[in-house]
Amino acid sequence: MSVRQSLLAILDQGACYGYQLRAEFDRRTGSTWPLNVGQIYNTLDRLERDGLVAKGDVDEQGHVYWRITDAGRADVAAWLAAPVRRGPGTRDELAIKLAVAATLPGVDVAEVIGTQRATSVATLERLRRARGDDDADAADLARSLVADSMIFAAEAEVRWLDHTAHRLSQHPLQERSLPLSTDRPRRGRPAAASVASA
Amino acid sequence: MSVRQSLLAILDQGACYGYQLRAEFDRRTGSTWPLNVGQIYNTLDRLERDGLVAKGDVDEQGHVYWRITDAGRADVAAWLAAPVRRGPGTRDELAIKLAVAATLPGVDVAEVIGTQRATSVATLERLRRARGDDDADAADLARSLVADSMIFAAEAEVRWLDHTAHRLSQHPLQERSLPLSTDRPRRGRPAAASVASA
DNA sequence: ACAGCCATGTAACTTGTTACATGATTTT
DNA sequence: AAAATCATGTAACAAGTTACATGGCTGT
Repeated sequence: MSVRQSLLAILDQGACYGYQLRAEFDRRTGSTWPLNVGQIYNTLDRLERDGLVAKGDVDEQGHVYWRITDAGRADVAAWLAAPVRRGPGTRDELAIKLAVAATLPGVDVAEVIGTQRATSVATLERLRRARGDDDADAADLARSLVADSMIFAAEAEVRWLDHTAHRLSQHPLQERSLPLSTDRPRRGRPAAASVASA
Repeated sequence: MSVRQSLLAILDQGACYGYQLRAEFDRRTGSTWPLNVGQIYNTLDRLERDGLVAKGDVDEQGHVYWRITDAGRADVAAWLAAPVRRGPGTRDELAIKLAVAATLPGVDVAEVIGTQRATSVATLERLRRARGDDDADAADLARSLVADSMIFAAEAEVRWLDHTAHRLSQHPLQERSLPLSTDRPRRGRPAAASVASA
């Protein structure tokens, strides 16, 4: 929803045409996440479908301007007022992967973590190099803001990897493996006491 | 891709039927992220379409077992060998939102950050309460592993919010606002020097 | 009998994303 | 003239997600 909501929020400042929206999004996010132009028009169509924007005037140069509707403005206000929820719906790819990998008997989890750690540290260093100094103008402020977000997240990732590696090293492999249930769920309600345990 | 890959990795341990796969996924991820049963069958169909799994035997009880293919095994191995990349493709909803909000003139960014911070701190506390002690059996180990991941991420989020609030407070609003370009991109290549700057 | 879980499946939908087609304009 | 950029759009697809339909089985 972030692209959709961002474009809508930008349109709240004034009518724009598609190509211009991409430039605005790029600038405001410090060109951190490249946005395919086609996605803009796609998203605009969907926003129009949902009644949040409307196709407006056409420039003498052929620019198709889109304007936000009242419903769209309300949507932007709600978006800004509501916090981003990191609830059950937000899955962390790395956490899932390691949790699953840790329960896979034949897998060397330490190696998986090691490889990941090396990559994450490299990413972190690249981010720190890429991030300029604190004194920045408005455009670079947005960029460094986003860069900081990724740096903080990468730091937490490395810390978690170390923490996890340490915890897993303290638990023997046998206890770690969760084999497929030998007594699998049966059709219908399960009996009060499972009998067929291997 | 995480659900898809996880199911495939579980199938690498042995044939399963759909409902069982959900139970396995739930257990291995500590029931952190609820998985709609329908999604299992959906994902299995797509994995079959891609030649990574095959519909196997049917139980005397009607259970439809799925088995992994050689291509599927290769896919799992590649998944485990390759680190999770947090590159340009991975968008952070919160970072995007704040970056955009910070460039919206009429918006009180401090308030947005404040609301977010309160929510994030509450989430963090809830996670810490929910997370049991370190001594846990195999099933709880997976749960606390994932819980730790979310705790570390939430901590980083709060730190970033504070960091960002501090940085933004040091920059006056005028410098922060990035108004829509008055000289908008024209059709064709732009002139060497823009003349029409407001 | 009925409620409730086990189990499979289908249909529809969301956002995100890419590849491609098309043409105008402008710089080189 | 050619290359590059500006600009709009379309078609297709991926992964995730949900709601629903349909039975079977079991405990009360």
